[in-house]
Amino acid sequence: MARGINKVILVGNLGNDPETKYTQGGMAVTTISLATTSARKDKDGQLQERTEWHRVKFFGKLGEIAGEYLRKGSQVYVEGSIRYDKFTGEDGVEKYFTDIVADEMQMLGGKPGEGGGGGGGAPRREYSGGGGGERGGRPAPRQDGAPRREAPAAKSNDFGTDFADDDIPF
Amino acid sequence: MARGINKVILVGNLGNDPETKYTQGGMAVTTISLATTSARKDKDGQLQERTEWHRVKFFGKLGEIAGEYLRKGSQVYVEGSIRYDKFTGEDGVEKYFTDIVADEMQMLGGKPGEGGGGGGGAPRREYSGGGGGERGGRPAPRQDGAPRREAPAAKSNDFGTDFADDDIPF
Amino acid sequence: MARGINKVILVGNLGNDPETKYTQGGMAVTTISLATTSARKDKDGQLQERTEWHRVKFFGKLGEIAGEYLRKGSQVYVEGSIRYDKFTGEDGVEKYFTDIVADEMQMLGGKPGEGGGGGGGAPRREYSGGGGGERGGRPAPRQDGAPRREAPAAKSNDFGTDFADDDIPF
Amino acid sequence: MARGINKVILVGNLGNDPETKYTQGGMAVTTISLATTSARKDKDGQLQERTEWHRVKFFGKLGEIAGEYLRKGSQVYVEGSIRYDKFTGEDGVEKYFTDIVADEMQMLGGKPGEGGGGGGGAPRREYSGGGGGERGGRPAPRQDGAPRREAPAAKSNDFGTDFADDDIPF
DNA sequence: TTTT
DNA sequence: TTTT
Repeated sequence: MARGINKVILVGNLGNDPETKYTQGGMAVTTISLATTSARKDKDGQLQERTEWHRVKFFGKLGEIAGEYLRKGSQVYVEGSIRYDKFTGEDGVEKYFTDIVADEMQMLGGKPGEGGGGGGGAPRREYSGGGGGERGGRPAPRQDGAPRREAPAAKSNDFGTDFADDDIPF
Repeated sequence: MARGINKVILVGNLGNDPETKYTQGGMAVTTISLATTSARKDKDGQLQERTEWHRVKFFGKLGEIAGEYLRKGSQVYVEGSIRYDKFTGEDGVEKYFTDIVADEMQMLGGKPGEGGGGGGGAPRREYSGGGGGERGGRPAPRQDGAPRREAPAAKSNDFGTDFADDDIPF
Repeated sequence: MARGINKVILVGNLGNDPETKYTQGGMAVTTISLATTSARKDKDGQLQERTEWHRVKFFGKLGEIAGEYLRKGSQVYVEGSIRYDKFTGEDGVEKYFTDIVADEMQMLGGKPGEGGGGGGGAPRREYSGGGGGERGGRPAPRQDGAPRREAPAAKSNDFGTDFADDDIPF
Repeated sequence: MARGINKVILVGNLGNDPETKYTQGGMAVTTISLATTSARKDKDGQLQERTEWHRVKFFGKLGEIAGEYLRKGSQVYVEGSIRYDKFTGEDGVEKYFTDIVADEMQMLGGKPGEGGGGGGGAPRREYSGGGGGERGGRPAPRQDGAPRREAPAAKSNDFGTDFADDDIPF
């Protein structure tokens, strides 16, 4: 059966708002771009920073939660596994993709009761967002342009249904 | 400074013998291909296996140890981080690579009384390795074509020297 | 809901055969004692080894698998979380226990061609285990006193039923 | 040498301000109490929350950073290992302690440039803290009662010097 | 108590 | 390409 461990743990910030698509079977597939920055000394003793941008995918219920609560700039803990995919484009050129398939997610920062209190108050962050999607008749949770007060945590155990559909990353 | 966590934990088996190269600065860079297999039920309830092949790189002293003790088929624990690289080939086409940069390694299996014997056969790789000591009277790792009995463990804190040199993955 | 991450990853060897009990509700609870040894240099530059003995608990189906396949000396990967418990003994003295509650397990080692052989030897534990099937014609895990050839991997998502019963660690 | 993996990853909030002591050799030893809360459904399908309080210790430079930047309520990522200790009290009773020995720490929340504006500004959280120590002539970093704007990250590779001294947990 |  |  299973053989081996393939585990990834990330803490980082989203570079953009999440993108949620739905498979034909109706399963949510949310993709985020997550930055982690590390610092090392190079050979000259200079501190070099390097940022990795991870493409993280959330499926099913976890995909819905991620799409609903995460935003550009959000700090998030993600646990999952690495998946390497190869596709041959119409031009015959092979393309390689590396995804982190999340099976646990937890928003960071923002203890409940904190930062928001009553209602209004200034948002702790601005979200000019660039997306503009916030204007329309979107699902409530992100309508106010502010992160949810309660940082949700979620696990995913419901992979598998029509997995094939969401296997195409472009 | 550093911001975020980028951590990978793998347990898998090598698909091939490790490959060790040396930078101009003399640092060992060992690359292995590590398989992790997972099983999920697909939409028909059928058990589907899927194997990921991770390209894992060990630098410095850890690279020497990995090159010396690991072999095709070895089971190993690896801890490290993900690194995404992009290179433009001579044909102008961009190529993407994903590496796991190891900073801890531990060989698995190899209970006492096990493993040895049988095997024999020619060693699959030479290890002139700069040292040359392999020919002399000291223990000659992997000279016998069998996995070492002693599973070594090692950490890496010595990145950085001429990092640029080993940054080219082809 | 959940808030925070409490994750433990262990690779170690069992100091003894596992012990399996059953709750009133019939859920298997298997406990193992798992050794991990680390080495550090002390202030005199001497290499000091130190072994931690982790008490790891497996519940439900995972408990059955762990009880069936693990043995004294087995090397195993365990993923889980830390749980601290306090009990007041009959003498009024408070006792503290720390458990690792496993939610994933994978046996390590056991390359093909390895392990088997020798055979013989008395089994070190009986597994009347409620099933009874071990005596019949089906594969009888651990009956031969040798570690199973197939290293199983298992996840646990079925906590919770009569959790209270197995909460007493003595 | 080393054999096995003993790794703990925690994300949680401090229940109190950190406590920093110094060994005879001058090494900082900072202890925090870190809460992680998980939720499971019990046998009646009711959501049960459970909080674990981890005693996390930071040594050396990491101990100084932790003592300086962490505060009651801070959210933090900690990576380390479990250490079990046993002491016999003057009354002859054995006492058991479980510590998480940190070797990496990263403050969460609070992106730089965020929440704080220029210098002063209102703290995002109140820290009545109970300690009162904030009033006195304390080291600068925590003098203002507000968390540092830049969440520091730090690793520890400098264990070992007079380790014996800090081995007494009371 | 394991393992190397 | 490994392993079970």
